[in-house]
Amino acid sequence: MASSIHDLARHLNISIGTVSRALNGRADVNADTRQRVLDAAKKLNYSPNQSGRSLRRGATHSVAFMLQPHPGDQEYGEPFFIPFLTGLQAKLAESGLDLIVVMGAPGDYQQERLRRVVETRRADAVVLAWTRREDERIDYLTQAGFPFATLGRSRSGGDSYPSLDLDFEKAGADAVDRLVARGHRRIAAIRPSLDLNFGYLFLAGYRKALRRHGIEFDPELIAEGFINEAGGYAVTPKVMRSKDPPTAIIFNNDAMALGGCKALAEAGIRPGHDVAVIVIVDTPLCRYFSPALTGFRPALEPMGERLAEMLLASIPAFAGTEGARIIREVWPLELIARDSD
Amino acid sequence: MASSIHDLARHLNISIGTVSRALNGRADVNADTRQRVLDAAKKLNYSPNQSGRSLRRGATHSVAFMLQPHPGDQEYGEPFFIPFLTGLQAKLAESGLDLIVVMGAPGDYQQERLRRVVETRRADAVVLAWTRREDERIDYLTQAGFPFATLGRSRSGGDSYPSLDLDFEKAGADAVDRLVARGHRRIAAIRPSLDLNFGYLFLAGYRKALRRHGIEFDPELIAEGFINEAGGYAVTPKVMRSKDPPTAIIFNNDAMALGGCKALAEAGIRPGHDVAVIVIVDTPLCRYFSPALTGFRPALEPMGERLAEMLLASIPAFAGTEGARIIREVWPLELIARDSD
DNA sequence: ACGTTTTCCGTAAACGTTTACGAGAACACA
DNA sequence: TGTGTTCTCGTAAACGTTTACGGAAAACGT
Repeated sequence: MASSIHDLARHLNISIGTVSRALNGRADVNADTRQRVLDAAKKLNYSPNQSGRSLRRGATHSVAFMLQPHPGDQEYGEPFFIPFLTGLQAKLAESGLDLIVVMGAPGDYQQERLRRVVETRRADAVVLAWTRREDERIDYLTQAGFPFATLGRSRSGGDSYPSLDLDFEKAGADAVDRLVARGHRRIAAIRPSLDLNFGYLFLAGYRKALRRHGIEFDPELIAEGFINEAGGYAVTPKVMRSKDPPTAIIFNNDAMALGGCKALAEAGIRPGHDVAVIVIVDTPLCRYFSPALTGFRPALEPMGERLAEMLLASIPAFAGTEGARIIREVWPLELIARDSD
Repeated sequence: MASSIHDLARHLNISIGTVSRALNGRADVNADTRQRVLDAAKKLNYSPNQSGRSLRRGATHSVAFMLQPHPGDQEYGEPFFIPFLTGLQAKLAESGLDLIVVMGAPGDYQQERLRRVVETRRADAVVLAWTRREDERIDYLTQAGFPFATLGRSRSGGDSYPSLDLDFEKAGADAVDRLVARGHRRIAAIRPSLDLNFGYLFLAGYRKALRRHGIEFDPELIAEGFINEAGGYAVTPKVMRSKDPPTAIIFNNDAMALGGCKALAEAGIRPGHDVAVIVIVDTPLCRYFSPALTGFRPALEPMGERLAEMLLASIPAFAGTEGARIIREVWPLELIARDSD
């Protein structure tokens, strides 16, 4: 079934070395024979065995993205990543790299899966998401000397790897500014664990802006939940039970906001009327909610493309003559004003 | 850096053959030496090179899932698949198989990517989703003799491959039954292209139930849109503009329903009050919407596990002594009654 | 003590590539 | 004609495994 380079060689009555050279575009092969090889390859439907090639070259020509059902997030998935992956895939393909997505089991935070990918050399590089403030995966990879890039920053690993993150700190501050400008003084924040770096950054921006406006930070207006609908649903009532309830709520992502709005509705509080709502990481979901949620929209597909470029530039084998460069970028979040605040 | 089987052998002063046999649990190796090999492997942090192993064995020990941003669905992703993949991954891992998710570019319906996976032998089997009524991917795979399984049925390929599907026909009929029992006679259906098999099945069930209740089928109450929020948003107004507007709407999935409800709200029509809403493929999104949407919930994670079993059973190399069996199953959809109908 | 079986291990080939090396042929130039 | 250069290709080794084969040593049975 599977035709190998030997079949091609036999068919053309030339050596496998020549076939390989012809296929790989090397200079030392006659233009005529090259053409014959190419024709035969098409005719016999030949394509190189990936294992054989990887083994010889010592590279798999593929990049792994570690996708993980977030802890506590058994039921709902991560639409967030799809456009990102689309961009990543497209850019990698331009360099002849395949993107493979490795599913982690829920809960183990990928350590085990990651080791497996690295140690069995299934990919030449990996891309991490859901970066934590202190991230053992990053420590592991830097220590192992394995190429990687991250979607999101971390304090781990120093500046030794490329990373692309969103400016959650500024978004948190901008959200507060906007709400204050609209007359709000009691502003709640619903966020995930501070381990997750974007939760940490968001809160930092929130507090900074509060301080700037001379508003005292009130721990009662902060609640921590799982970063999904159930999390938002569970913890939003907490901040509403404050002695001096908030008139506005900032949610750290769309799923939390949906769950939170549900809880509000059940308590007879109308989001957008009785309490203002802003979402930090907005997806199309927010747009189609009623009321349409004001939020900060990330440019996910361009981010995927950019991170691919950054990863490639950091790998000596790919960087070419210019040498490897570590690039780190923080992209702005664009505010989309809608009806909920 | 990477320690090979040769390093192990040299370190222990035995041959690589013995090391390999020890590692692979073959019988013809002394219990004592085996232990020494295992210890050394742990100490030297050895794990076999995947490319070398695949090359020799002629198998990659991995299964590919073809994930694709749906045509027209650039912005929003597919949360639907995450729990399914979790189950699939877990079950495959039990048999020592890796799951890799291959991203397709939007639009090309995967044909090209699929060829690539098959021809370069990157995986031993593939899993397909979004099955169409006539599915060229299935034709290609059966013709190539490549093992695969599908989430969803198709008319292509006969009974030559395992498939697991949901009973969309029954769900469509059940939805109609339920609405009729609640006094509705004008029931609209918002569905995707009939190419997509589940859209076809849904409509068949819908029509059958209508006939059973003696209600005439009205094409004005059917609308076709992209299977996402934008699709639902775009086409729902169409059915509402009917001369005799519907008092109930069945949406083919949650995303369409969200978009549809948005459109209704903007027209001053309250879902759950002014018009009843039922969703065929329900996700947690429906639960956290206001009003909470009545829908049919699939058991995604168990489905993933089951499809993995079915796939494994169909591959002679894995089926063991019992021989390969092709299993096809259709699972029921469980109605979750909530507030929208 | 001797033949037979069992246990254990080393040798070497094979999987499908890529590539360093060298050789023959053609060509150029004097 | 001789020498050097350029084209083109074949040979063979190497990547890291697994495994068929055979043989030495040990264990067993009489």
